Amino acid sequence: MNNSTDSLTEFEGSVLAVVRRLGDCTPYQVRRAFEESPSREWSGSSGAVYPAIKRLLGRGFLAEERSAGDKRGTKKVSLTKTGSTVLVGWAVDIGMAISPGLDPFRARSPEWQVLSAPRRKAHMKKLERALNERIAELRAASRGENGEAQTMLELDLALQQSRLNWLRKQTKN
Amino acid sequence: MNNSTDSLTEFEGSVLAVVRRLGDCTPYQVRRAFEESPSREWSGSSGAVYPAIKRLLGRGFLAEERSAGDKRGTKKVSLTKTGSTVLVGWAVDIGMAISPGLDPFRARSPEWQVLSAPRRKAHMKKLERALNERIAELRAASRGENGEAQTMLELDLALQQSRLNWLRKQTKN
DNA sequence: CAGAGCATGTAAAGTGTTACATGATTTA
DNA sequence: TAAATCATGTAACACTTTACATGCTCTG
Repeated sequence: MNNSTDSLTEFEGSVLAVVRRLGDCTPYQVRRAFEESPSREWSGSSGAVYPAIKRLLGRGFLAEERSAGDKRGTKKVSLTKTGSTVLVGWAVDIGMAISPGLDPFRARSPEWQVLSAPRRKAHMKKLERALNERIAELRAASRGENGEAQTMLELDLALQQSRLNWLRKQTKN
Repeated sequence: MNNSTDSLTEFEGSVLAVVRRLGDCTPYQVRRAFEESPSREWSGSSGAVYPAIKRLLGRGFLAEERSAGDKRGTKKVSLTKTGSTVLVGWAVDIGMAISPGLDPFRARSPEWQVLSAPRRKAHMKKLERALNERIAELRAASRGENGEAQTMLELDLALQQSRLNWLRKQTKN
């Protein structure tokens, strides 16, 4: 497996992407980036991040450099030229990009249809409220950002809005 | 872990949901349902499905019944009353429902911004074409379905369209 | 009757989560 | 100087994938 001709997993690709966005950074910063992301799927646990970075170092996609003057053994990792190329290859994979991914909303939606009418209505109302709150949060966050950070916020926003639109169409019937 | 007070993982919840949708069915049918789903995250491998069903049987969420007259040892599983309750509990979890999940499109999008202008343009064009194709497919599939099967197709459609809209807004700039 | 598909399941390998362990650095 | 945060990492456990293994049933 561990040769450079092999492709990246979603997690490994995401790690490289974080390093690219942050520039030279510590594994700890990568970890924090995952912790702070809204996705609940990856917790950014040290047991996931450190081994992943070790793998990417081993495959030559990342390079490591010890920070002088810090006695914690703090390291900085950076994208190598190979790593950059591989990251681009991962990013331009059309088939993966247009896959729906793991969507907890879509996975649950058919179950809502079979709830009793009053329970369904109550749930839909709760969902709508929660979505509106989240949309407001994302809009506020988006105003404070620009460039690449904004890109992901805008897509998150678009997703939540498409969910809200779908929900409204459902409640009409 | 394995007691009924514990909640379901995304995969286990999805398995129960498949059983609910299909009605009494064989584990093999559950496996096929995952294989046929557009998500690339769960392959529906036997090494995932059979053990998961075993767990759900052990926790009393599914019941098992041997099909008479079939010498393959074909079994049918069905949702128990407890299983139904637990599935509903999983389905109405608002926090999970509005989480963005794992979105390969969103994960890759910031990387597209840093491609060279001609490469970015070419990629965006490819993406747009692929999304349009997928949308056409989903529309066709949606016409052939009704009820619950349509629900997920519509959400998939809404997702792909929100991606397309986002893409078009990007290419304008 | 041969081949495709149905049907069940396990073993090894890889990876993510949780929990633990350690210590340095910054901040109040 | 005490507490919070930075920073690295491992071990046990659980779960998914890949690959393998077995045999039945239907269709041409």
